[in-house]
Amino acid sequence: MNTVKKSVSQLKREAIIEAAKKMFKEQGVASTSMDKLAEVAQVSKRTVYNHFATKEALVMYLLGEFWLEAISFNQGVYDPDQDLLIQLREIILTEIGVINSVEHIDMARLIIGHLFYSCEQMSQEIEKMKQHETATLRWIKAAQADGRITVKDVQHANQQMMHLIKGQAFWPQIMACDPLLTEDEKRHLAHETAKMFLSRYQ
Amino acid sequence: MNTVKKSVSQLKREAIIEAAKKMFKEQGVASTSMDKLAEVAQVSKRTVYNHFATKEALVMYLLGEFWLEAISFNQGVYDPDQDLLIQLREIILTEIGVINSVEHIDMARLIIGHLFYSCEQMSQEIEKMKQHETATLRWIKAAQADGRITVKDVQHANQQMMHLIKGQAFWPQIMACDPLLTEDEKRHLAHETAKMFLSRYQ
DNA sequence: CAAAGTAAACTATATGGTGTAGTTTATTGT
DNA sequence: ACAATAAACTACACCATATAGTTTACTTTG
Repeated sequence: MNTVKKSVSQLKREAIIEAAKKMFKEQGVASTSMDKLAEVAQVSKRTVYNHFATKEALVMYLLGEFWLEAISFNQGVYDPDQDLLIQLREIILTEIGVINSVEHIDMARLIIGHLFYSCEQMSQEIEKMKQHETATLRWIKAAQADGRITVKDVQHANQQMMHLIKGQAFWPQIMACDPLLTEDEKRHLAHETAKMFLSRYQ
Repeated sequence: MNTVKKSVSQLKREAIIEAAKKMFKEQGVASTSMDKLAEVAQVSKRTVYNHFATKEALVMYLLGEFWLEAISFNQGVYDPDQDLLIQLREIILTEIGVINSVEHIDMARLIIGHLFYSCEQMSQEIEKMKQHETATLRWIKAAQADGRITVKDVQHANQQMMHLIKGQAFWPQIMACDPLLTEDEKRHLAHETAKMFLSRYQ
């Protein structure tokens, strides 16, 4: 019933947003003209400008949208009684699930494509992203506090882990448009990463 | 003497190339107009077009240029009599030297900025780059053949190492315009990476 | 003098954004 | 149930600006 009730205006707006997501992702913001956008959304150009004052406003709206979709806090808790490999593997797998999701990759591509030459803003966005790589960090700290792993620089160790993950589950998708990982690939990556990490720090 | 003798035409050409390198790197190809380029190079626009038929031709020339500069094959040889950590660290350090050089980062930024939305071409360029990550691979194979490390999937292990390196010596410079690593940072990264690798596979 | 450079105007096209006049849709008072 | 009204949509012309590339008429230089 909620789906039927949408006003025309609401529908148009959604069409615009969908079209923008699609075009911006595929061709980038700069090479997507507002005319083309309106055409894809099957909406008059004027309507686009009725909903979003400028192109930049549309882009900014999308950035906000994507953040909401992409950022799911994952809570992985350290368990002193369970095998380290098993629980780390699980935590990593969840992290991969976030990083390697359509939403996250789409958002990252939008941001990178749009801000590639604006180092300042890009750095900020990257900071934002990094603040969500916190589940693994907490786990490392907990395991460290429990004395089951020995890490000198906790931040650095966490970064190493993230690099191992992103090298396979993020950068190839961002740069070469590689397909998302299959569940098997995710599990394998989680396993290998956990093993490497523990080999070093356990 | 070589520096004095250059013809005016040659000088102009170089000025154009320098300006293009600079502008393309800083603002990207798309946002650098040929007018602006000529202005920066302190050369008339027509002269630019005398040397390069189109903007794309200029870009392509630069891509070639950068490849020549950036690609130095590094030969690191496995030594059966030396400590593994010491020699691996050395090889990694050389690899970092290549990846984290101005030339390599500049080239990568040019390519990525220009081809970000052309997945096909981008993939090709990435392939090219990867074919030069061969020194570490050779070393791993040799050490493996010598029985001093135990790696099931050699390619994958090499990738893991590269991810650890690039996570710190490539992506931050590409994306957030972080400064190049200092010699100390390079050594530290090489050490940490080698340690992690050997912890896992020795 | 011939090759190369220069400034400046010019062409053709694309694009972000606006203005207008007319049409559709939803709401509301009777 | 229905006409009136406001809001939103459409088509389309229009403006200002930008940009790749060309042409021209003139100058510099080896």
